[in-house]
Amino acid sequence: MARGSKERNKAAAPRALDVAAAAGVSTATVSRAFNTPEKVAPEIRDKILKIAADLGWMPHPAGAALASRRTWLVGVLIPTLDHDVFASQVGALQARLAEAGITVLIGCSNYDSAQAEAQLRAMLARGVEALAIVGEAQREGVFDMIRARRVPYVVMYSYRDSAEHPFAGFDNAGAFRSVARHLLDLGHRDFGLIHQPAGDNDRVQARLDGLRGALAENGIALRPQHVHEGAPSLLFGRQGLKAIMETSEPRPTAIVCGNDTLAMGALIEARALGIKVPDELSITGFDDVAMAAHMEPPLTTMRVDNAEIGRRAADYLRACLEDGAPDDPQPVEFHLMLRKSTAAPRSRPVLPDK
Amino acid sequence: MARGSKERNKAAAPRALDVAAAAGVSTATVSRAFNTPEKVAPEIRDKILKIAADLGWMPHPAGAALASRRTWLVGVLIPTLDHDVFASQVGALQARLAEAGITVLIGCSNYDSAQAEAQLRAMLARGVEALAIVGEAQREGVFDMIRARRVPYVVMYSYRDSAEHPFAGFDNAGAFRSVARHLLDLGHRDFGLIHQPAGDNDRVQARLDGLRGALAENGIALRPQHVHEGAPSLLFGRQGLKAIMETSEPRPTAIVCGNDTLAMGALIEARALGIKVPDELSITGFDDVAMAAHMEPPLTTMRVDNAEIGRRAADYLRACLEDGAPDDPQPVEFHLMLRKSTAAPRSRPVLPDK
DNA sequence: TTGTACGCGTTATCAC
DNA sequence: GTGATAACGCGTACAA
Repeated sequence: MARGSKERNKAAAPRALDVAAAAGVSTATVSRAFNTPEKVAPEIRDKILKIAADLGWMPHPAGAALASRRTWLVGVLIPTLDHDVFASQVGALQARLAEAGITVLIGCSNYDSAQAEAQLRAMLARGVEALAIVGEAQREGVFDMIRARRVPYVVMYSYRDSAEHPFAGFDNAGAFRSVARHLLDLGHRDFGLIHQPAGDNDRVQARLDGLRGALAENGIALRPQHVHEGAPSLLFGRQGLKAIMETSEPRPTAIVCGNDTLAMGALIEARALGIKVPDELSITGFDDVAMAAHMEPPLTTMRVDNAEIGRRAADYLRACLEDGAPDDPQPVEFHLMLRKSTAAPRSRPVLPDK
Repeated sequence: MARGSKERNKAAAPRALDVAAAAGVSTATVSRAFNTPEKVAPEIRDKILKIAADLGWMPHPAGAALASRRTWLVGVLIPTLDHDVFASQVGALQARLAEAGITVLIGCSNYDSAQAEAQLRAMLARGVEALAIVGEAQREGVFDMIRARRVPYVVMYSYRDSAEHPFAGFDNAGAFRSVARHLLDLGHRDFGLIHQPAGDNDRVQARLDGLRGALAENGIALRPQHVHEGAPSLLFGRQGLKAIMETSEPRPTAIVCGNDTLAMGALIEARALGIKVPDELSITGFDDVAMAAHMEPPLTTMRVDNAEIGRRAADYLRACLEDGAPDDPQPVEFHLMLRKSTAAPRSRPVLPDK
């Protein structure tokens, strides 16, 4: 006896065979009633659907996956959900894939490549049909593992014009170059930089490269004492600005921040120090979070449509699953939001006497 | 011929049988080498693992799920990832479940009960073993559907002391009661309210009930013209405050906001209107986002540890899967962060002449 | 410790 | 339009 040899108290879950028996049809027809309803006579279909509903039956996913070789699962691997940027990307990706009947598996690496690899293995072991991964700085062999399984994937958030991976993102270096040029055009020559950790983070590295490159073109280099790397928090933004302003002169007249949170921290600290923004000091952010436009003064920052990144990644993966070999996604545009935290330098920032 | 009858150009994926043949063992031993390695002789195990790695084999999830009746999948259904609150909950839930080898499926309803139901069906159809759902205001039959499948679940974010569902969250009504009492204790008697949409949202409804209840105990009612419901955005916070302040006297001396975003908007608008906070007007938020403490003045708000909510939900579901019938999660504490945006009312807010 | 043999529940193929 | 039947790939009692 296959099931219930020890008479169970919990009734066994119904199977397609039970529905078929009750409807007086074969399991094949039950399956068709659910998957290709147009190929089943309307009366029979309705009867099957009703009986299935009564019995509380739906196709068992494992059986269906085994026979059809489809799981309708796609994995997305991100550093953390605690940043709006990634949350937006995942949200949009999920919405777009849901339209195609695909469900999203989520994994967070917490910026740890070992966790990233573990999450990835778990996803492959759950049968994901495709993957979206933030960042290309992964452990050696990670992409080989994905390719070996012939799972289509896309690298999200980053963007390079390269055949190495398909990318759905924007040009981080270009975006920061654009910030730098805005400040250079205003006449700034002494820069400070407050940024989030760059190790293992190709996006941040690209941004720094873009900034340094644009400055170098003008014969300008960042002084080490004017560069602070740390947690992407409001608090570190404050600390970073304070440390820079306490260095000996010449003090920078422009502070570039790795994201808006740091920039808002810097703005708050500038006010606390009595430094006038933008007259004495220009400050730029990155991301254009909701609060940025409402700061005092409103923050000049870079807007990137993260939801669009998620959508493009989703569309690309859908195309992979449906067509086979789609074109790589186009890079997402970025827009410098010129507001009141940047201006031509009028005077050097002065600290009040202690 | 089972496979490759039409000679395929793409080599077929390796199966356990291939690994077994290469290692000179049976498929049973291959399976054991992966699932219960301690029951396989070390040399043989290592040999199998090496061959599997070389061949790029890992157990096919559908076959494994079918035979073991385990998918190691848990679903989480939230309104949106665009709010830190839910993103934090999901992030912590995912981290905690990953420790147990469980992968998380995510679905967003966008505050739409039809989408919620569709997402839920999809998750059940993918074989989730348990579910975490934000909010108990779901379509009729949703919870019946879950129970019919005997899938353990927990309602996240909300909390009621009720046998109807297991809850992992906090007492929304109590939290708002606490905000109201703080303002009442300061001497406020005229209140305004700016809040996010309450329809279909049991958390918001509970909060409003808590507020109105605490006021009613003191014989106070909210005037309709002092209540504004709309998008949970900075902008609506500004608009709401402006509308309230433009009503005829007596104007409220305290504004309760449904979340920090609205409260920060209100704070910004108050500054724009020349209304002194907290001397003329007290403003409260909810959530204690990072920016709240750095506003001018720092925002009095309610802190809830959303990551802890996610963790408790995860622990409860793990216990369901492992033990069977754990105790319901304890409610998460909330803490009123007393800062500078609230004070005893000194004078009524005055609008400058237009 | 290892192998044998069977069941897991569905879908796809091919007749009819 | 429908039914019979053979995969699908693995886990696991049971036997050895």
